[in-house]
Amino acid sequence: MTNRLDGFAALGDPTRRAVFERLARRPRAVGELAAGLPISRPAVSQHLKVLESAGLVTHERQGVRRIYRIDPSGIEAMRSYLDRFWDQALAAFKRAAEQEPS
Amino acid sequence: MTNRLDGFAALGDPTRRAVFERLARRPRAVGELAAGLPISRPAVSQHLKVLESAGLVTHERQGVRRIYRIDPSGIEAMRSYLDRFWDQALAAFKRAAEQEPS
DNA sequence: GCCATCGGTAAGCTACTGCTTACCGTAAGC
DNA sequence: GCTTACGGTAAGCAGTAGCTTACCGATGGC
Repeated sequence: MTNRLDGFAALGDPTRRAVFERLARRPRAVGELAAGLPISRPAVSQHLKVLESAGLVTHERQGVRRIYRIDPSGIEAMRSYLDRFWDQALAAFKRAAEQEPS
Repeated sequence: MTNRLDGFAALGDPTRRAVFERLARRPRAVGELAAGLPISRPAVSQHLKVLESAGLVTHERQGVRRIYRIDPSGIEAMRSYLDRFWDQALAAFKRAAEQEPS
């Protein structure tokens, strides 16, 4: 787990977003994920590593398998980051709109 | 403006996040932004282009200057994307925790 | 114990990203 | 009209990201 904001870079990649969204539907093993995606299993492994270090997924051993699932903590970090700017953005935008009835 | 989810890739870069956060404090011209950052003005221009196409900032001409400011619409798109998974993530996590009192 | 399955890691290649310098168009002051 | 300030775009370069194939360790069934 590195920086909490690495979630943005992690979800910036479309393939990684696809992995993330599939895990959101239900937890899966690595091979199962790879079977439903147009990339190789090692590629999926690498994506999972990035997602995990961003706190977006976790895994749990189940025999010889690794079951990956969504981790709320990374999502929460990104949500609160965006919320921090949300109010400022709205206020600043409103202010600008009023200044220019144009 | 391309995909609404490009905001993740846009904010994935630390420099771009710095630009974004500075604009959140107050709207600025390009040169002013560049003066406060360790990169050249063209680099800032390129980052602004990415941020703008992700719907995260807008600009407005003011004489020969371009004043850039935060745009709520891109932020909103990212927020709603994350919110879509937030409840599922919490529910799935809770379910998993109950299944394994370990 | 052996073998098969699962999945993480290494090595290597291509493509893209972020940066720089150089250049050019445009608005405003005199 | 000239000149100056501002900033977007082009070209080019180094570093990184994402993918592949090949390999290896580890778990579980027989």
